[in-house]
Amino acid sequence: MHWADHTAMRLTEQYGPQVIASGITPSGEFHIGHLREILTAEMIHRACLDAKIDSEYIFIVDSMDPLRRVYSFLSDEYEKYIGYPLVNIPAPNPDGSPSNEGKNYANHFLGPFLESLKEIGVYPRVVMNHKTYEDGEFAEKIDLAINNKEKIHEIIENISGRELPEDWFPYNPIGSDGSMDGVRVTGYERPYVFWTDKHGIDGRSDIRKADGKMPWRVDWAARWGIHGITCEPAGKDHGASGGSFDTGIPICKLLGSEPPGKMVYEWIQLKGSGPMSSSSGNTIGPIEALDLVPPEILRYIIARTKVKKHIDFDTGPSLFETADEYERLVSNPPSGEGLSKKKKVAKDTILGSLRLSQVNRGEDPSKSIAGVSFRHLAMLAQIKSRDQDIWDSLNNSKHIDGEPNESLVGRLSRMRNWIEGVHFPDDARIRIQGQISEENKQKLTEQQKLFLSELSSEFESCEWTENRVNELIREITMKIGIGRREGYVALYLLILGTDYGPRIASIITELSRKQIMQIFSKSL
RNA sequence: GGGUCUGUAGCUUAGUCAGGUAGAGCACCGGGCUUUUAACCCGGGGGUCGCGGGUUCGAACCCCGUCAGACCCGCCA
Repeated sequence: MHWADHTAMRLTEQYGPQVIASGITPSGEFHIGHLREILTAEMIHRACLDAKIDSEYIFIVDSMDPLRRVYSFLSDEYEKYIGYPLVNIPAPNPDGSPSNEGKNYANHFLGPFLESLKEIGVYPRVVMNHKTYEDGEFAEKIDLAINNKEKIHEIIENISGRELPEDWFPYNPIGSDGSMDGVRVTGYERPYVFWTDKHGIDGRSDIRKADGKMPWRVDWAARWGIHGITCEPAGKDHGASGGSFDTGIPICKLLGSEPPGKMVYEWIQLKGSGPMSSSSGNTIGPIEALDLVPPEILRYIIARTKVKKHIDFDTGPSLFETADEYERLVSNPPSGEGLSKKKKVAKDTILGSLRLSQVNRGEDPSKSIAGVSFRHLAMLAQIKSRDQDIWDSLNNSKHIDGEPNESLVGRLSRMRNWIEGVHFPDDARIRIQGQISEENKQKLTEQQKLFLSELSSEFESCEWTENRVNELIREITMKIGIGRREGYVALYLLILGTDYGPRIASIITELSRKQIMQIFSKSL
């Protein structure tokens, strides 16, 4: 059974209607690591719906979280905003300076991310956490937390093993300058928390408004209750023993609600360069990824991997493999009756992955495939600059019949982006040689050289079409009595510098006659 | 130091929660395809399931130990 279906099944044994949640702090550029948070939750949500269980998927944006430090992509001017809720900070300009155009920091990073979520078929109910404070929905929990301050203090110290300061308080008010840093609580009288800030100014915060927020570990536990969350997969950072999940569970109960079960997912890493982090700049954004990878493949990468396994995200060679695997599985899905228990499990898991990889829930996966492998398309895209030539070629090779489908058109345009960019794998790149290398020239037999020179003289005036070129290759190899294979090898050595390659006639005719003649004349 | 996860064919991995003689893809090798030599079809070799113990009639799977890697324990998905 697929992990999402399995989780859905477990959830229904425990709760009624489901509220599946994700939560992310918009402190910087979103990256595909965040996509795992989102998709893990969203796939469980879909699995619930598919099992005819009431379910809602919410995406909680931690817009009330304070700016912790001046990240590398921010200018020094942000120093003054440290401790401010992200929603109250101006968005950065491209040069990192704060903008005056009225957009806030949280929305600045959130907007593009929500756009890419649409592209992968994720439509959450977005909850801005500052709104929840503003609307007074936290008030009851804040009151309870303050009245149980000692108990919460104890829970956090016991479970996390870290020591909290003597004057720790489960509510951080915003001071007179807008920052939550250095604000000392001096008293509480519902609904007001009284404080003195770092400038020595006194004030009060209304717990029914966004005048402050609870610290992370308490905030998280409280919101589980407020939104009735039944499942919120957490990154392994929160999942560590003594981490915020472990303290959240008893705190949530203390605040009068039933916590969700613990579920922890592994991180996505960039192949070879470790974990992703918005602040270190080691990221691939969802937009960048969607520029190269079709959305269903991106979903498939997450869907096929067990939640507790880390994913090496790689835009290089393994992307071919994953994409072709997807293509193959969709066009030839596992089937069969009377399988052994294990085979049946494997079959159901794969079918689940394919089902959950669809951009539109419930859509037939066969609509999402292009009918041609990534590898083949990569080859065609490199040797043919006109899309129509590619469709013709694919018709010819019987990959498609007639016009390309929407999926294929999208694949080709992404493929072209990929080829032009830095992520395209070297060994898939076709490089036209200016002339044959000395080393490769040594490899040619006398007959192969004869073949090339005869071909060269025919090329001077022949019809410049794939068919004609192919015919010539056939005719000349026959004429001088060498195997066709040998003829092809000679051409590959000459034009690509390797002894194998894609259909050479396409490459030859894609290049101009002049270019080809130059290679020949320089090499022979 | 404390903790979590991972370790199965050259590579990516399924199977571990409910124990019943290791399954797939890629790559590789061989064959076929008389316009596809990065296409397509067929076939093949390849694994002491990290290591050592234990429980069991039987262990990749359960238990104990051990090694290696990744990560968490201020913030981070």
